[in-house]
Amino acid sequence: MPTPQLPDASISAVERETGLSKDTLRIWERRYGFPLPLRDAHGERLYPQEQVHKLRLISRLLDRGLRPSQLVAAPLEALIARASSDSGGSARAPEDGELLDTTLRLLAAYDEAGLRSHLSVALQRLGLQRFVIDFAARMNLRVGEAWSLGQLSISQEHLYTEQMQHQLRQGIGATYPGARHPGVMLTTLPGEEHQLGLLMAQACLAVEGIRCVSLGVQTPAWEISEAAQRQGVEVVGLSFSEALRQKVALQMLKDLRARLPEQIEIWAGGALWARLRRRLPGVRFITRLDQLPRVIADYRAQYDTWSEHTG
Amino acid sequence: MPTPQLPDASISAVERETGLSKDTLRIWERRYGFPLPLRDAHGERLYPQEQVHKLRLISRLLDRGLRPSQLVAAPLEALIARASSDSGGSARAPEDGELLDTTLRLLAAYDEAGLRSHLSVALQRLGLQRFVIDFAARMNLRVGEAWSLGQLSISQEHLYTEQMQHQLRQGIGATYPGARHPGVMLTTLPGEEHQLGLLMAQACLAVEGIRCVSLGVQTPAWEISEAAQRQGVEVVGLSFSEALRQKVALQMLKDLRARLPEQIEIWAGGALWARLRRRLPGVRFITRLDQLPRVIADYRAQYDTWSEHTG
DNA sequence: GTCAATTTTTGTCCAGGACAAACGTGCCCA
DNA sequence: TGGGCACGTTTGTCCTGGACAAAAATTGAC
Repeated sequence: MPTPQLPDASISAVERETGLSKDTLRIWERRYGFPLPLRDAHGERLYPQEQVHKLRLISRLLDRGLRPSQLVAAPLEALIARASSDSGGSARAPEDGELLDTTLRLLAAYDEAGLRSHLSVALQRLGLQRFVIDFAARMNLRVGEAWSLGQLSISQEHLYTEQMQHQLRQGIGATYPGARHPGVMLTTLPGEEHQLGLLMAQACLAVEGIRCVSLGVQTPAWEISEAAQRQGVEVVGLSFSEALRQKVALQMLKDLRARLPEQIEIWAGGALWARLRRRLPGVRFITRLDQLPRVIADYRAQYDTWSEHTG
Repeated sequence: MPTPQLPDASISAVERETGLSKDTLRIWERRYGFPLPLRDAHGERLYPQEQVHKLRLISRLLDRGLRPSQLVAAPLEALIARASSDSGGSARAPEDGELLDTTLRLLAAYDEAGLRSHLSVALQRLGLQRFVIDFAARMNLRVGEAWSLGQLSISQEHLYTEQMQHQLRQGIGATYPGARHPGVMLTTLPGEEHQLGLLMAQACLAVEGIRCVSLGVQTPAWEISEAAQRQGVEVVGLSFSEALRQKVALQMLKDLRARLPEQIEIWAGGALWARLRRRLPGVRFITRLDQLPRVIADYRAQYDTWSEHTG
């Protein structure tokens, strides 16, 4: 990969790129001797790209539940071995991946027009629900994988995101606005700027005929709480990508839970929660979109029972 | 509003909610004597909601360019006065704003369904070009104004953005992919996360029949450069909202200009440039979308002359 | 008025100490 | 086998207070 030479990064740049706090970076240096950044003329840390890269890798492995002591001091090769053994190890059959492969090929070739028409055809052929659950969800994984392997550049990933977003909105726009229960407000918490997960959820809700209000990304907790109450929704749906740290996300979820009235449920979606250990009272975790219909059915069963008794 | 009684917030919680870094919070306390949090049994800061609220207000005012020294030490009432007085001053004529007023009214009422249908009707009636130039552009201003006057909440602004984005994408999706010159690649630079300007530009380009590739928001300069050359576009279009600092933006523009081959033009759009003094060689500034057709015509005239002589 | 130089303001960085919450381990008991 | 409890270890966040660079405001010269 002919990457142009990037300058060394400041500590706040590294914090932004890896999600590791400045404090953490400094204390690792003190305790484990890594990262060991250069210093500028003024004694401030300058992290070479090589170290940033390793930190990114470590950060990802941490999210899988590995301990820092085993990672931070380890040589790069050991980390790569771990990274690939752990996730790629789940030897998946190539499955019916023709749609996926074609998409990836168009993307690799920077073929924007081809991509647009390909996705559009896929949407028409599969219908919105299967487009989202069977295709888009898997495609996101493939693209993320290809990116982390260096097979796709950032701009290609952006191109993909943009086109996919376009198709999803086309699909959602074509559905008739629903009115069924539960009324859902969709958004993401501050720091989570990925729209795709949100749109995929919105599509799944739309095909269920649900009344669904999306606020887009990054709504502060107190705003979510106020808006949910004023709109009279029954569920607040939040999307989380793996870019966010689970710990941070949990903290924000707890905070939101404390602000919302009890009778409003929180549905927290995204692959981020796949490795979650603890539960959180009053929050429903949805790790895969294909679980959504089940969750909705559960809610409706409960709601119907409730309204039978009281209405 | 029956807000549940919230516990005092830790410093990291305040950082999350106000966007002010821990360092900033601590140094304000040292310098200005505010915020002055309680301490828990272990000496750690605990911010009462009242202080958090004031910090949020300060944070907003800072974004408008006010200085911390005048805000942090000031009493709450003075801040509130400032917040309301500062922006409302530019008493402008109401102009032919029926569409605008209705939109604002629906937004104020949190009427999502009404908003959706209203915008959709407006798009159908005006057509994509006039929808963007005559309506969306003005509406954005109105919404921003209403927000800064405290008439709209963040969540209402999000609701507006989301719905508008939806309509724009519907409109763009309905246009036939163009192939006319110049080929344009659209994106924003890192730090600029507003999509709406980008989509409005994309719509204007689409109705001109232009081949237009959007990479979405926040593409690093080196990626833009590489992608532009691989895609063979003739123009890189960038959108800038007023959220970005002009100085920072200019610096990034210069950097991008240095990376791009000379024959690829840069078109920099957005209200941010309205107060620009200096010019930047090789960069065309477009402060209002209605100038875009003219710029395109200029380019084509130039291009045609050029291709007559060489082709 | 415009531009450059200077002063003030302001946020980020640093070091190194402290500690609580999370985590792992070993043990007991059902 | 598995669930609960006590114990040591790991780990991230918080603390203080000093320093300084970048940004903004001010001054001064032309």
